[in-house]
Amino acid sequence: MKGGSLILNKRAEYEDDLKQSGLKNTKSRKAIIDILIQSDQPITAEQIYLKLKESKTEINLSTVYRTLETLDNKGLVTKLSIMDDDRMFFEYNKMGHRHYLVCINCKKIVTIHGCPLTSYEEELEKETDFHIVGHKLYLYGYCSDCKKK
Amino acid sequence: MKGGSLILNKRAEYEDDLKQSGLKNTKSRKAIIDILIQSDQPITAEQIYLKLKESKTEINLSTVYRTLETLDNKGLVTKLSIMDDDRMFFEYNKMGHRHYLVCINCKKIVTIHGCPLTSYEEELEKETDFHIVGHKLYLYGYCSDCKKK
DNA sequence: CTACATGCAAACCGTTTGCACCCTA
DNA sequence: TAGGGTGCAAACGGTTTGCATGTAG
Repeated sequence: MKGGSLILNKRAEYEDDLKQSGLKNTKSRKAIIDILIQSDQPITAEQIYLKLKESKTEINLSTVYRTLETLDNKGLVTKLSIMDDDRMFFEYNKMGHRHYLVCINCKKIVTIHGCPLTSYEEELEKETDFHIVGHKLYLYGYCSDCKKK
Repeated sequence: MKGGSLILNKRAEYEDDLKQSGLKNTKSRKAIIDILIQSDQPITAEQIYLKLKESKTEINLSTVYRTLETLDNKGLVTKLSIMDDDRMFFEYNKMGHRHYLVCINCKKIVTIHGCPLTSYEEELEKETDFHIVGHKLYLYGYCSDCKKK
């Protein structure tokens, strides 16, 4: 399956997701989810806003924030604080469980598929008596370009 | 070794740390580091400010922020975004490498000692050609009290 | 038609900064 | 006593909110 048809496929899916979450299927929401799906890494509200502007779909920044918050509440989107500053990043959940490797120097974010923590979570549930429902893992370092310098 | 003497011990250590980082050994800095060391979990600048106030050591909030930033830059403190909102948490690094288990309901933060990721980091370095220098892992779930409800 | 969505501008709030004064080394 | 540290108040910037208007179902 090629990239293009994967995205078409995803679009059909998320119109369903919106419906099932009781959300109206508006132009803004579709445009914002499109951007999230096409992005290979988590992005900020402002980045989404700018990408929309580029593609001649001007949507107010507050609408972007409100949409992301709504989708987060419905579980369709996750809000992340990858850089440990006050900029929040967002990712579309349908893309599967992912972790990130962040270059400290150039801020590049590389997506890691596959998760080393499944059995660890089980162990920890026994130890702590928590019911664990998820985790976030960020790894930091220098990418191949930056480590040369 | 009892808790009290551990803390006394740590204090001697961190007066050294300050000196070695070229930082002046001021009342504010000592008070702030004391709070960090005594806390069994990462805390916010405002929590530090309030604890200081309680113990009759009023230190301006900007000074708290400035001190934390200075200590972060010197590598004595780490800044974390555990809750994925715009409140930053801080921890004292001398306490060793730690991970956190956060209760989604009551916001309790449990410290986890021991790290399941050492060999994983090595694998990943080969795969990605990054030089990995650290990671952050947060696990989320419901604590034993909250999962009953 | 009506409840939810959006645009706009103002408010919010955690954090940072400029400047005058203070204190450690 | 010089240069870093602190208090105070104002600025900053990402995010949220109130309100009037628009639109999907």
